[in-house]
Amino acid sequence: MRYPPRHKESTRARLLELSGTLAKKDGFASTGVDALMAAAGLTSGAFYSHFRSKSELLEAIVESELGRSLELLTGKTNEQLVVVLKSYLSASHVDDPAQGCAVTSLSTEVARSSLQTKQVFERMMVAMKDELSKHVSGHSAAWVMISQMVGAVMIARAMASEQSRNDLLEAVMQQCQEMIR
Amino acid sequence: MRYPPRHKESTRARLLELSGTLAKKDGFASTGVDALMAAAGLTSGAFYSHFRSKSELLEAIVESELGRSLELLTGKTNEQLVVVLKSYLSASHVDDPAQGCAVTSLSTEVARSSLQTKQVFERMMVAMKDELSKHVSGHSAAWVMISQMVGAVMIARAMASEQSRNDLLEAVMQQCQEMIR
DNA sequence: GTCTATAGGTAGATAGAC
DNA sequence: GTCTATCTACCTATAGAC
Repeated sequence: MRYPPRHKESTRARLLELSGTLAKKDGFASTGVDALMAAAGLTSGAFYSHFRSKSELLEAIVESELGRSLELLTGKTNEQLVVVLKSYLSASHVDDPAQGCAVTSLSTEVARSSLQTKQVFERMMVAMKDELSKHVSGHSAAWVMISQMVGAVMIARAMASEQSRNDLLEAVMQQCQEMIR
Repeated sequence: MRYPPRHKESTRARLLELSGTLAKKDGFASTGVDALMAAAGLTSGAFYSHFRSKSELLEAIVESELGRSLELLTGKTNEQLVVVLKSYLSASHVDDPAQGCAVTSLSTEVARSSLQTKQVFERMMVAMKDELSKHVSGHSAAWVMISQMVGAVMIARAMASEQSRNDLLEAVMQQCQEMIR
C-alpha cells in the first residue's frame, strides 16, 4: 500500500466534516463535488473512492451531523439543558449556520432525498425526542419542543431585522423554559 | 403591439404560479430557468423580459406564495382557524409540498438570499403572527405557534415512517388547540 | 413578448495512469 | 488513494431577429 492504513478513514472523516460545514452554509445542492474536494486539498476524481454518489454523501452527513447534535442533548440536568437551548436559540446560532444544527439547515433537502437518508434522519430525530422527553412532560411535549426550536431558528434566519428575530427567539425560549419546569 | 395588452402580466402571473410550485417541490436552487420556461410552454430567453434575474424571481415567489398563505389565516373565527391548522398539520400537506406552504419549503433558501427577499419574507411572517395573535394569548404565543407548525411539517417531511410522522403531527396539533382555547 | 442561438461556467460521474 | 482528462448535461444570462 502506498498510503498508511488509516489514511482512507481519516480522509473520509475530513470530507464529512468539511462537506457538512459547506452544506449547512450554502445548501447541499449547491455544494459541488469539485468545490468540496478542492477545499479538502484533493481533486474530484478521488471523491468516488469514498462515496458511491453525492446522495450517499448526504446520508453520511446526516448521520454524522445529527449524531453530534444528539450528543449535545444527552445526559444533561434540567439546568444544563436550558443552557443548551439558550445557545440554540441565540443570535450567534442564527448567524452561523455552518457551525450549527443540521436539522435546521438540511431538513428540506433531506425531505427530497432517498428513503435511506430519511430513515437515518428519523432514527436521529426520534433519539433526540427520547432524550428531551426526560426533561418535559412526555413524548408529545418533546416533539413540540423540537418542532418549535427548529422552526424558530429557520424562520429567524430568513427574516431581515434584528427586532423581529429577537422577538421570535425570545418568545420560543420562554416557552421552552416553561415546558421544562 | 403584437400581443394583447394584458398578455405580459398574465404570463408573469403564470410564471409565478408555476415557479412557486416547482421551487416548493424541488427547491429553488434546483429549479432551472430552462425547465421553468419549458414547463410554461416558452423558451428561456423570454424569462428575462419578466424578471431581471433568478434571485428577483425568488423575491417575487416569496411575495406571491406567502401572500396567499396569509390570506388563509385572515378573518377566521377560532373554529375556522382550527380547521386551517388541522389541514396544515395533515398527512396530505406533508406529502404534497408543491401545493403547500412556502415557508416550510423555501425558508432555508430565503435565509441564503438577498436582503430584499428577506425583508419581504419578514413582512409576511410578521403579518401572519399579527393575525394569529388574535386567537392566542399575545404576540409571543403567536410566534411560538408559527414556529412549531413550520418546524413540525419540515421535520415530518424528512422522516421516513408514517408512525413517527403522525406522532409528531398529532403532538403539535394538540398543543395548538390548547393554545387557542 | 417571444424566438433562436450562443456565450461561459459548472454540475455529477467515469476511465485509466501512477 | 489520488491524479488528470474527459463526457454529457445543465446552469444563468445576453444578443439580435421577428
